[in-house]
Amino acid sequence: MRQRVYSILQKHIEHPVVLEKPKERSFGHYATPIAFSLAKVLRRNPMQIAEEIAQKLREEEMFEKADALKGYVNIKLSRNFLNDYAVWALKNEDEFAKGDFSESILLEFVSANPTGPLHIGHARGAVWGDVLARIGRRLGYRIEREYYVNDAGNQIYLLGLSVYLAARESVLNLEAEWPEEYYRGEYIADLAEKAVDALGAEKFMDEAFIPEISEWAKDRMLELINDNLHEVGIYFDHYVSEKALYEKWDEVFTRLADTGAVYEKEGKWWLRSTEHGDEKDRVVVREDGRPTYLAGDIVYHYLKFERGYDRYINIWGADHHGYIARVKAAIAFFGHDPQKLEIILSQMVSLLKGGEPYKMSKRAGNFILMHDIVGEIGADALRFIFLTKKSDTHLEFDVEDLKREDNSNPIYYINYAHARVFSLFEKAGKSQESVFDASMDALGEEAYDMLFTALLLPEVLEDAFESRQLQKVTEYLKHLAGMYHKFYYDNRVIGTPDEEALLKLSAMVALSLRVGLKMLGIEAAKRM
RNA sequence: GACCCCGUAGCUCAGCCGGAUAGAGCGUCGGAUUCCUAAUCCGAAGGCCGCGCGUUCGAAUCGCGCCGGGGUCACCA
Repeated sequence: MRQRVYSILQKHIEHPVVLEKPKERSFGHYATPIAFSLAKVLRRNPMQIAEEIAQKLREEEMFEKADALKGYVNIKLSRNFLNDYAVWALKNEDEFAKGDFSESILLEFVSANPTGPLHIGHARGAVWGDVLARIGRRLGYRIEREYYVNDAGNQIYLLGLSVYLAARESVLNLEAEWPEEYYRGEYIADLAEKAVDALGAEKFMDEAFIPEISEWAKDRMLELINDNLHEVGIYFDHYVSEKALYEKWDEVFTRLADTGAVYEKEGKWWLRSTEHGDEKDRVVVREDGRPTYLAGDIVYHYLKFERGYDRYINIWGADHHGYIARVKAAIAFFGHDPQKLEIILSQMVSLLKGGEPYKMSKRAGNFILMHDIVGEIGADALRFIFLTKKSDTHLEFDVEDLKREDNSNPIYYINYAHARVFSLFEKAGKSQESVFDASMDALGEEAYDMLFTALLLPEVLEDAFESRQLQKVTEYLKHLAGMYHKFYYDNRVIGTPDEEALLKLSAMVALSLRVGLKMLGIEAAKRM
């Protein structure tokens, strides 16, 4: 809708137009302050300019009204237009809110180390990435989801060591000398038990077997992580192993050396990342010849760009923000455009339970497990809460609030509105299809206002995706559900002369709620 | 010290590519049910938009400087 209004305005005004929401809906559906900026250029009174523009717009069929008010031009869409659009949407649910974007995007998210189950912080990035992908795909973007598996390095060894020691101590009753750093938590004990069964007790007699145990444990952890993700409906298209990337390291390193991107100092190899805006150069190869973690990321991003996507999006924990500059620097050294890589940061999550800080269980290794929270509030509520705020701001929420069954729980509130529509159709004994062509001419302003709001979904999704502000979708759904609840309270539907028209309107609202929720990975309730 | 995020109603937060009277939910107080789900709705109270300066017709929004809170500053991943 917005697009069409925009192009009509553009036709009449040879100037970039800003299109916005009017302060009050009674003013119209769209508004533009264009007269103010034109006034400057033309050195004329904005009120007059606004009036002239409004006059031209009045001739457009798509508009019912175009008024100049205090310099603003307010536009109201015609009922015919709204009705036609709604009928089309109702008959083409799968097409509604689709876009014609076609950029290919590689979206990397979660990428948690396979050394333990996912915790609540991971969950935020996971949900965020998943929903970004869902919306993007609806809009036409070709998005693939990728998980970068950090299966190399010290933390994997530590995982194996932890399992090795736990097995010795608790399963085999042998002595175990615990180092300062190791993984703890119930899952390690579980792993230890299973490891003895799977690998045989003899593997726990000699530290030389730890790498083998590590490898085995890492695979189990990846399974566990995937179970955690599947529980909330998140699936990946690709998994990329860090370990496998190091096979390409020599080749990539040679390339870097050839372009002068790295230099040797103090026996180590450094990336000249300061040349591309980093605050200092970074070590990529240690004195003993082992590449650093950054080396893996360099290879990874080198290969990513070789794969030829139009855009790359990474969702990282906010604690990685210092990492952005060096990775982008590496990309620049390969002659690629670092702008094609976009990093979305996912900030910390704090949990409350009944107003008190959520107790971290020792059992879980002093983390709040995603699995536990899903068990407590369900996948839908978990998804929803993460989507009510920008990803790069701290989020605090109380799990008790999300367990309540009233309007303090937004997911409940929205589902209830959706279910009410289905209940109406059931009570009326009619199918939704049977009212699609009913006339809505007799309906009043409020009804058309709600119809318009329901039809905003496509532009809400587009705006949310483009600005990477997914909370716009949850805000919208809450708003639309609220409108419907009020409408439902104010209007008797069944048995009135306008029954079919009101049912049709309800069906349209339900459609937007349903498609909107679907974009969030939530299935709308038809009955409650 | 540097960098990132945040500071808006008692609480949790929207609004922030400058625009019309600053919003929502919770909480508090008051009200609505002979009728399709009261799992809902309506109303009230509650605001130096952290502070200051600047930019301009216009600043919660942009810039600079403070103050306060959180995070990060690895040759760990």
